[in-house]
Amino acid sequence: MPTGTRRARERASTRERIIGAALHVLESEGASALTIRRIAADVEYTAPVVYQHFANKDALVLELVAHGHRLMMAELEQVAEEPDIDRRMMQLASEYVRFAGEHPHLYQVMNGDAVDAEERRRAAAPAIGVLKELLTEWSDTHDVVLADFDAACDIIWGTLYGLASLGALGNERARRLAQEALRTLLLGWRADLPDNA
Amino acid sequence: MPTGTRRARERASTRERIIGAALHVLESEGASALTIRRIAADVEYTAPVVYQHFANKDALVLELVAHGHRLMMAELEQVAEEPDIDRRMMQLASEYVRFAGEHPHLYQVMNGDAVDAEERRRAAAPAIGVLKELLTEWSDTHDVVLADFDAACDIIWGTLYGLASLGALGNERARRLAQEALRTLLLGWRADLPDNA
DNA sequence: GTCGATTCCTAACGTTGTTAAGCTACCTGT
DNA sequence: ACAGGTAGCTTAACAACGTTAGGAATCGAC
Repeated sequence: MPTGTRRARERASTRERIIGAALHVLESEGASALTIRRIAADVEYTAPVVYQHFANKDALVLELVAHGHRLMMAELEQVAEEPDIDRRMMQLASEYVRFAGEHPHLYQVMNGDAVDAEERRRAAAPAIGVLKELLTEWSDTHDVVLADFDAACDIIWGTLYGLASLGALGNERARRLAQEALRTLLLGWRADLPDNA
Repeated sequence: MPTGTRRARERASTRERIIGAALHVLESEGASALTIRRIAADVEYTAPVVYQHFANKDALVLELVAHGHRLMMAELEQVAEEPDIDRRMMQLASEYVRFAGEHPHLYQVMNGDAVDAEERRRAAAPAIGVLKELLTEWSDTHDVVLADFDAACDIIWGTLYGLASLGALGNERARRLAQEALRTLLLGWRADLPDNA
């Protein structure tokens, strides 16, 4: 049945077009403009068609969140080109905040309360993985043994998130702050070799 | 005209009751339950009455945000009892995160996108002021000259915000992480006396 | 060619924020 | 004490939202 596969292709295609339209609306006009009817209109359909591809709006938004994380991952992995681990750390901070600044609405949805905390953490897992690799290499390189590796990861992740979210201070400044924060944290951990509670 | 003042008193009273009801709904059932009709019903009125006291829902929410910040300020100022500045810093981190954990919905609204970034920063100004005082005293005590005081403040503030928002990790853990993060940041700045870009 | 399934649209429901119109009671001036 | 204006409150409604039901049309298979 060759036609069966074509229908399936078309179905998948409109599904992708819906996601693409939603992404475009979100990035260009913000979350308040992201309505089912608006998305449907942008792909030249009516609202109910969207529900043939997604159970509800949250499911569609979840797809946008996943897309956003893939996008961020791609940018974060770019830092692998830098050979120096310390500079790579600084670039990670910079790129993370840059992403938040260049995709403010998408970033907001990725970290907002539209999706619950657990699924958000699952979506962010790959990006956190990148951080974990870097931090492992960093501690190896500098012969630093973190008292609690996961805690250090979460602290860095939380710090980057916090500073990126304080977007009101402007993206360039936020980038500098994130770098300074990460630099200081790492410096603190290096100076902390003796004891620790 | 004694009655005029009574009417004014009644007006102010119902205004406060509306805020109180809104706060109760928000804290007990979350932002999605915070509807005008629901608030009005809780003070035994109908929806349009709310609009005689607030221009729109955002204005009412803004009042809740202000209330939340006053509440947080009150808890943050409690740390003044601790004489040791380092311990006071740790308590600040702990109390900040505790507040976020004890008033999750209120905290969310205080830092969410319901109110724009500038007004949010204005509302948070007093709390940031507390941090500034503490950081000033800390740097004086330890003879540390921060290369950029405001940057250090924003970094701490952003870090606390980020870790408090990662509430998925449980409040006690988030508190420990916030303390560890702040401790490490301060340690890093102390170890950073020489040069700095 | 006919039957069945898929696809799409129109229409509608319930809920949201918000506004307009009207009723009722009180407050005030004479 | 009574008439008149005003303040407070309600009902009704609007537009827009997410979401669902039902029917029309189109397409594929025998």
